[in-house]
Amino acid sequence: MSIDTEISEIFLKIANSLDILEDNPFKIRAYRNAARNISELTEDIKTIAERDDLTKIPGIGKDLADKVKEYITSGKLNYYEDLKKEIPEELVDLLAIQGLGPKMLSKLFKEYHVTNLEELETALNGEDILKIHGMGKKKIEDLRRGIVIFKESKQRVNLGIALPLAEEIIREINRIHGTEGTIYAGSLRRMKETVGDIDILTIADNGKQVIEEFTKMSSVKDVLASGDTKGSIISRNGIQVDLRVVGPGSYGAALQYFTGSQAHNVKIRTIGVKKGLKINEYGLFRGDKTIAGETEKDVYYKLGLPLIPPEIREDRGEIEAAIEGKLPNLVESNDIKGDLHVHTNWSDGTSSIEDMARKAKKLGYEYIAITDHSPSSRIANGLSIERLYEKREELESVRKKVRGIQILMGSEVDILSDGTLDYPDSVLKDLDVVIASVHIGFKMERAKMTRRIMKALTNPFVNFLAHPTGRLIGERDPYEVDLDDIFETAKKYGKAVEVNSHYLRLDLKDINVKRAIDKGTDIVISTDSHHPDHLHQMKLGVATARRGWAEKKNIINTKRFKGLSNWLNGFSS
DNA sequence: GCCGTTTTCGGCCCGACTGTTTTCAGTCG
Repeated sequence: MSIDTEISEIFLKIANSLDILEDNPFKIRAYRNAARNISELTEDIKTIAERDDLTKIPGIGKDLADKVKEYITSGKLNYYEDLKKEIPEELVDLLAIQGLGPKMLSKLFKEYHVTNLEELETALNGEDILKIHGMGKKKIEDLRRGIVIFKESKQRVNLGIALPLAEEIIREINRIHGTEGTIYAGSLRRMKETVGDIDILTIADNGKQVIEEFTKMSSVKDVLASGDTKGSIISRNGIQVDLRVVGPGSYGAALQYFTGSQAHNVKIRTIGVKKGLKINEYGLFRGDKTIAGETEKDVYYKLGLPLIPPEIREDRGEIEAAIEGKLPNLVESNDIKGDLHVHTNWSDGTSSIEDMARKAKKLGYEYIAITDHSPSSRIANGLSIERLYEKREELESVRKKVRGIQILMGSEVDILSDGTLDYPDSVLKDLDVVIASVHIGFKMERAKMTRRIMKALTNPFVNFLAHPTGRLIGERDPYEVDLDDIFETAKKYGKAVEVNSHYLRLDLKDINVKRAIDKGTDIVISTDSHHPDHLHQMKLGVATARRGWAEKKNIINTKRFKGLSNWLNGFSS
């Protein structure tokens, strides 16, 4: 775990502990804010501390800066060590149980000496638990159900899984009489790499009835709440889905509100308050008078702001940029002119060169690069030099059959442990596109891994670095590497770094995209497809790039073929 | 505990749903 993550998690635990101790709510929020801002830093926190710039991080004042310094130098935080003596860590973790908040947990701790999950379950089975103010039979049942979900440790769901599921549920909701404009909101609309639940918004004037039918849909396993405007269910695949029903006049305000993020909305509301306006999910109001609500654009506009794209509503400077008229003009899916990272049945893909090329053409692309693995990737059936040249022959015959799209001969070449590449330069020079990537030797120490990749980037035939950190979301941590050095080397030698669109990778991730762009490093968004249907995943990569504030000009494969060709050959265009 | 074209002190976003409430507190997003 990186030190940023460690500090961020400790601040969160402090916030939760203080919550149970019923400390000042704004102090608690300060800790949560600081935790979030630290987890989203695009620069190493140690470097920031060395420059004595910690208080320049939003939400970090003198006190928290001192705490960060203490943790960096000593590896622990005395304040938190003391807090743990007062409130057991295991107890604080129980806040993740649905329906169990700080107030009730505090009572259970003080009056029933509950300090962990086992003791909580015992207490719930006891007779006198009902004596606690606010505890009834229904509440006990709710908590038991919450514990079951907690034990299944409800994982966050990958974007690539949640998105098609949300689309399916939306189709189901659209079949309910009287609904229109059904759309997903929340972190899904912001295209976060993982989502905790699925938020859906629909327009209807018979809210109660719509919610009732929603809770009876075939995909529902469990109903958590069902009211006049809001319903909440657990779907059969274990994902929580919340539906909100609003009238047409409130659609924009509700969409803005339910899209979040929470931090973004808090700041937006503060702007409203300063202008004497009130903003909630029903609209923007001056006194009793409605000023906006029908469209999201209007809500922002009446606050004196341009429409801010959902993907960057994370309170990472987008509101300040909007005020100054400096919002980025984010790259769009339509800007993408081709896919530069695609596998076929020559290595570990499932389809032929022709199938992949035809699908790419159907998507309207100008070019596609066929980039199978190199020999070291044995499991992936990497191509020997002989097979590489055989493949080239097939590719050339496909070029004659499939017209109207440029089919580029490429390879995803392994970076070996010493930083050399898996084919000799004499072979690399014959390829149109050379991708360098790490598939073996993940456990290398940071400095060595950084040197290894930097060396590969100095090879004159390499065009870009694929999945630069090697992470698999929820499965494998990124390898240790100094990304700033990688980005600087890439820029110096005219190479790009990839945003890999595979839903498990999304690598680079959003904040690292921003980091690369801030350094002026070019980016390629590609799919790493192993089947024609995977080419559609480009939208996930584009969304990730958008979350990293990427503009069309930052993305190499928004170039037309001629421009791309110049870039591949080392000419600036 | 942070922060300042209201402020170095006094603010700090807003509403729905639920259960145990008899007028509301707790939880959630």
